[in-house]
Amino acid sequence: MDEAPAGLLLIRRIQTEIASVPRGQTCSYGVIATRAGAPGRARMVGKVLREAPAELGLPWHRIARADGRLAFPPESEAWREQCRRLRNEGVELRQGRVAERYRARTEDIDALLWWP
DNA sequence: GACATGACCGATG
DNA sequence: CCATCGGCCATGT
Repeated sequence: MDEAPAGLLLIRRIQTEIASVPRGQTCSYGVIATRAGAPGRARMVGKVLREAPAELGLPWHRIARADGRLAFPPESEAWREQCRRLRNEGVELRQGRVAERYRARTEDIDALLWWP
């Protein structure tokens, strides 16, 4: 029988949420998961990012851990690239952490920074 | 089916 | 700040 699209649908929603993070802002895996309708499933967001085809052009660099640290090993190539892209958008990094004001902490800040 | 491993997270000591 | 733990769940051995 046909595969249940439940999983695919969630992947689509997660990709959509990631794509909606505005330039100059970052969002955590957990918040993305919650906004995609899957609270508690932050790891799924990591998986989606890892497997997302580059053609989608997702702003993967705008996703960081809840505490502001990047998910890649410090000083690794990917880590450096993410830092570079973030700084390029004006996001400040301090001690390898995204400064507070550039993190979307709560789940209900839509009206503030998202869809204008 | 058990067990380990992730681009994770929050609570607790 | 650090360490541990349970929660989450797709994937691979």
